[in-house]
Amino acid sequence: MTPAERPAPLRANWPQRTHTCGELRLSHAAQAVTLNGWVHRRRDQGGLIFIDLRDRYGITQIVINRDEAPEAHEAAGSARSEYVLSVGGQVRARPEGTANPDLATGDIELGVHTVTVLAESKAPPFEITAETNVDESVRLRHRYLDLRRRRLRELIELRHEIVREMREYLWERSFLELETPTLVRSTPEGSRDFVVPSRLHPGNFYALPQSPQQMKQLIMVAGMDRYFQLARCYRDEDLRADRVFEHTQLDIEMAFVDREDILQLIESLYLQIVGKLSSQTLAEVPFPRISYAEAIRRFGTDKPDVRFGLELVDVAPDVTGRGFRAFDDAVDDGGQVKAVVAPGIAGYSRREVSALQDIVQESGAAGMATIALNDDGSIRSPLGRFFDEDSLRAAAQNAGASRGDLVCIVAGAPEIVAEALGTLRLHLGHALDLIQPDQLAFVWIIDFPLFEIDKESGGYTFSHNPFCSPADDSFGLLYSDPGRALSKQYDLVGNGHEIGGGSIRAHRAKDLRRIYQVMGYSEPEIDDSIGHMLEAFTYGAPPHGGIAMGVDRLAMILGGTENLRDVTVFPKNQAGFDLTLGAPGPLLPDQLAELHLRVREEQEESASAG
RNA sequence: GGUCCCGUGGUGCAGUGGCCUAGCAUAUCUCCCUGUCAAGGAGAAGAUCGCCGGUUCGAAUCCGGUCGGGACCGCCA
Repeated sequence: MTPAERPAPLRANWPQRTHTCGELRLSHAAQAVTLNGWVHRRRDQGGLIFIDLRDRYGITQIVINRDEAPEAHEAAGSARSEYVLSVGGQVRARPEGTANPDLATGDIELGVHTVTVLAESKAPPFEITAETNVDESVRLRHRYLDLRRRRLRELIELRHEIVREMREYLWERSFLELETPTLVRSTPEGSRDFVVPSRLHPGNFYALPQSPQQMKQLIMVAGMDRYFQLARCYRDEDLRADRVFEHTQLDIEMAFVDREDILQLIESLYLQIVGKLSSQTLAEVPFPRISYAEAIRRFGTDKPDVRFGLELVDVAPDVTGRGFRAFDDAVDDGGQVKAVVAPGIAGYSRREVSALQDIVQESGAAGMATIALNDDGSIRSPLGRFFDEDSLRAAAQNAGASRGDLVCIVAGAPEIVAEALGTLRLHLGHALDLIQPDQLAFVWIIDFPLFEIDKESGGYTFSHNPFCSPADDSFGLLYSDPGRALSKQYDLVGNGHEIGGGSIRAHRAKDLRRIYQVMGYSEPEIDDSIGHMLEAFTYGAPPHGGIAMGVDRLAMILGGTENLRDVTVFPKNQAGFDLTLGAPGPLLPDQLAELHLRVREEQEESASAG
């Protein structure tokens, strides 16, 4: 393009900013500047109007004096909260004694001579300036206003910084940032897919990916030995505070690596992110590594919150063989009797103890026995009928209890004991304020079982994903005793949230095929399900593995919030509605026809019953 | 699919059978005010108590249903 053809530069017909509302300091004094921003607060003193002008970067106080700038004063007098203004004036030091130490720009103010109203604003439905809680549905409906608030803006900015660190870290290490399709094929395993009807292929559907799992492995087969992607992943399952339809994961895959390489890579990235972006204290570095079996044994869960103790202890030796059926039967049936020692609540009332019992019963336990070691040294326990006081005291002390503590005992099948006491432990950790809020406790969980028993079919199913490699000494077990095989899966857990997980893959077609055989797939079923992967693996697949790290959850933990929606720009509510844009919505009949779809009216159950 | 909690001016709360002609704070509007910064002062407007039905002489309040929101279980990473 020659200069003659080049269009004239666009120029706004209003005064554009020369600085942001967060950057002016004493060193700018006497400079003529223009600021653009929103009216955060206005203090009208008659002849003198103060406006706190806000943008993303901060707040600057501007001053309009009727004697010095009558036109600007009139414009400022009509401005209201959230009006968008352009103001021109001179930076000056604030008069002696009027500096505001709470503002980064508090040493200066802008003496304004021109005020241009760029946009008016209705009174907002909630106060942008207030910290008070507003109903979340109101905030979601006006998300763009909520995002103007400092707390939310800072969380979103934190998320941006996290992503920036991830990208730069991986770019520096020769990773290729690649995009994979968002319209893929549905697979029946795992979560429910979001599904997109095909216009060109009647009766056929795309699925939105739950993760780019197979594609990133094929990228390894393609020889691009270091890949990452900030991948949107979709799962059509019911929502929770820490679970949403669409989440972002840092998806990584590497060739010619083993477990240690991945763990080191991620741990060093996360140390860097926490060091730069968080004021929280890391509980332990390097991150502890706990085997799956140990996590279940000590915490009752494979995503333990290790910011507090209250570990599970085996009390079976002390409480069985005394004729108390609930305990004896549990052990005879291959179960366990374990306890959690709750500090300082021996004096809990019957009602308070009953609330704890409800918790373990909701987790499937038959009941919960207690031994209270009272402050005066006496014992209170419903087990008194079966045990003398000395053996109860011995059992409690062996469990680690001292005066004032309440020993909570659950008996049953190992999974039920783990689930019940794990839940109880977590509840007590919160209820008894045992968690330091500014602590970050990361822990690697390793040595997962390769298979777990499928609750419905009773057969084996994969515990992580079917491409996970057996541990080095577990390949033989694929043929002799698959239930005991360990895998090369690893999870990273932060403050009790699973924030990432991955594995070294089974890269030889023979091993992958065997894994599917163990899960009960016939040869045709194997070919139908993963034939394309098996074929790819016949053309020289390198040893490879990877990991997927939850970006939303990391932002949530580093930002100190319990709600995933707080770190999402436009989140959906618990029912999956987007209150800002009003999704989902119906399609026009023409659109449906084009997609070869017909909507079936849901039948009234009461009308059709009987 | 299920359990629990919430729904009162724009927003946040109080009010648990008659004292409510619904109270408070804040926001909003008008006026005053030249050093404020959660500005201050004076005044005003704003709510059929989510909706429908029932009990009662009388319902914001009790009961049933329904809608909306949240937390959790199932499910799921």
